[in-house]
Amino acid sequence: MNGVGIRDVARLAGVSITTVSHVLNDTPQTRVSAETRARVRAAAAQLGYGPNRAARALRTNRSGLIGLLSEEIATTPHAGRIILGAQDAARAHDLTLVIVNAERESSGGSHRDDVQTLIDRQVEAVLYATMYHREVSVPANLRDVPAVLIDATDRDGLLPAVVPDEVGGAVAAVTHLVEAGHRRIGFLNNVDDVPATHERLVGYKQVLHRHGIVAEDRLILQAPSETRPGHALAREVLAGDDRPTALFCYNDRMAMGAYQAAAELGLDIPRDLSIVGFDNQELIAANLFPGLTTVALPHYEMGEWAVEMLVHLLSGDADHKRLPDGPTRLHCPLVTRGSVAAPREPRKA
Amino acid sequence: MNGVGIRDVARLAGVSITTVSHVLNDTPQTRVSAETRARVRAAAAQLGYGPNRAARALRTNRSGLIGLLSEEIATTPHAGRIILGAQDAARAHDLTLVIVNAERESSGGSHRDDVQTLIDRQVEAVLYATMYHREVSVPANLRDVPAVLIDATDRDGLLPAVVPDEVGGAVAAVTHLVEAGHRRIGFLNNVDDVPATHERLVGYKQVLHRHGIVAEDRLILQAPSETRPGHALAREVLAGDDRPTALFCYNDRMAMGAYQAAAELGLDIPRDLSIVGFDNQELIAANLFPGLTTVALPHYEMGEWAVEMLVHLLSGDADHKRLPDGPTRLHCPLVTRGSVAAPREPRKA
DNA sequence: TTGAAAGCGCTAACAT
DNA sequence: ATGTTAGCGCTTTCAA
Repeated sequence: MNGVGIRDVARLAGVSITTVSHVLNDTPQTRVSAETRARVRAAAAQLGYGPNRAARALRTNRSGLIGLLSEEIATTPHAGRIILGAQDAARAHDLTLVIVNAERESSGGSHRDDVQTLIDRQVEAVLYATMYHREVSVPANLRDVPAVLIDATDRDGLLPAVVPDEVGGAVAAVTHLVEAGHRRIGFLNNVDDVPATHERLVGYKQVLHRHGIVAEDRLILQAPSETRPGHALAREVLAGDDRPTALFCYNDRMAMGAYQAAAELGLDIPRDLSIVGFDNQELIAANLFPGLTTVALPHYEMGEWAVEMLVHLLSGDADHKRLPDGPTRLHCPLVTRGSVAAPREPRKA
Repeated sequence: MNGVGIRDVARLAGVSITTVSHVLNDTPQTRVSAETRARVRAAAAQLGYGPNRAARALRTNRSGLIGLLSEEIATTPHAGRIILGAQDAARAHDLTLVIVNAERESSGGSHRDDVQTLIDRQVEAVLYATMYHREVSVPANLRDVPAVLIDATDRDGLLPAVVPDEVGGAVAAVTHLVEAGHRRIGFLNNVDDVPATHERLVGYKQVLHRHGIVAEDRLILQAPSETRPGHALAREVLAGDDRPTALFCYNDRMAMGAYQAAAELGLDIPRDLSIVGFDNQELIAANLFPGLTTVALPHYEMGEWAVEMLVHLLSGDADHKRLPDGPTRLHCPLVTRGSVAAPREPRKA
């Protein structure tokens, strides 16, 4: 592409190609005079030299590529943030990210071919990212390369993994509500048997307990995590006289349903009802009135973390298998918009 | 990675590495007996041989990489569909897609560095995709490699480009409304000076004209293409007595605002008011009640088209610069959900 | 402190 | 119809 090779630099600098290589790669254990280094650097810069990666890859047997296997990149903006984080981290290590989209697999036959595609493309390692936080059993050929899981945990617990701190996120959300003065806080939870369902509930209860509020079963409802069921649940929990003054929703879609329910019931958000969501789906959260206060998933950070872990693995320091015992949990920050206010009746109506 | 090289295959098949190369690459002008071919193929399969791409790249001076420079991959699901289309097409040609996320640039200094990143990574060609359909002036270094524009046109008109057929999409939307029996159809348009604003208006007028309906200025409103302004516009146009029975919205976010306005006005969708959006943002369109009938942008198809064009360019047939005069326009299909019905008063109230 | 030279795995021009 | 061989541009051992 460029035409200029290491030889051109060597010629211009008046040294051997070996020296150029040493200088440009900061090869350790090689003493080159400061003067020569400068000359080489200048020559390289002047010529706009960049290494031929194929040649380097061939010689070093390192492709400089890492693969990211991502489920359903197409339908979720979340995947985008993971990619972004991975991308940035990869670039910082002069690695190139190769992405492969995988269909969302229902059961076992999980992505063997997609992993193979990556391996065929000679990636040095692979990132395996799922669409939502869950436990997976990874394809067997993933054992052929260093691998890190993103937003997923390995059923066999062998691979390093990074996931959101669901409990912490829920704690942040509900604490925010409690600190605004709410004590009757409903929880519109998901029904799926996934970590988020269980852990967000744990966080919810933890906060209530910490503040001496008894968790009422009546206030904890479950339905599929979609807008419509969220709407139904909200109508239900908002029906009685002693309705909650705030709702913590499993995700932003359910919160969207709650908004609709509130509108139908003539309840003003946040004056009559405060709502906190989860996921921070911009398209929803920012387009609702008022803006939805919600908890953000650390997608960018997980992508970043995973690449760093991969680099670590690749560097060989991995011999000291310093893998933490369980998956690494990353903080889920609260994103404040306009859907939370003090309850109407500060202390009982 | 794999350990098995062309030599191993040659040895197992009892032929020279040349023959293996010829067979496996289907090198033209090379006569190899069917029997030998079979033997080589079998040996390769048996060993699970895959070519070392670095070696091949070094030798052929083709990296097998193509770059996709995408604006704001992170915040829009649209980018995901472009990637997917490009990905699939690339894979079909045994090409690997390298993606680079670019910040959304306001003015001139457009993405020079991002293009350079790709060039440094030795991509053979680059796809340049913008976040929404518009005219750009591409960075100068994009002239150094074959390039194709996605969802954008080149100010200088030199690069092949593929964009959505905005007029056609609007025609499909409004025709759908007219065929449902509507004659008073409002258009909540964008204000930005972008192709979509102008062309969707053209499509809207075209359909009205074709059906002998006079376009009333009163029914054509403009505002920023967000939920809130959409809401305001809808309130405005829905205020009078002879309000429109249907609304064509510039995008799904504005349509979302229109839904809210309808709810406030006690108008049932689609009984009292039909709505068609544009963009098919799943997160919005599928989560509204009723589901929003809207027009889909051909993101996947544009990504696909662009890679095919690139391959064509790369193949050298490009000498016959068979570039169509303007950008290629791809069809925007209507996606029917539940927001359109016949108007309440079939022929005047 | 610097340089000569081998060779990574493959393709393709040129034998045979 | 098949085989020999010369590099592609780089890193790295080894020698000077």
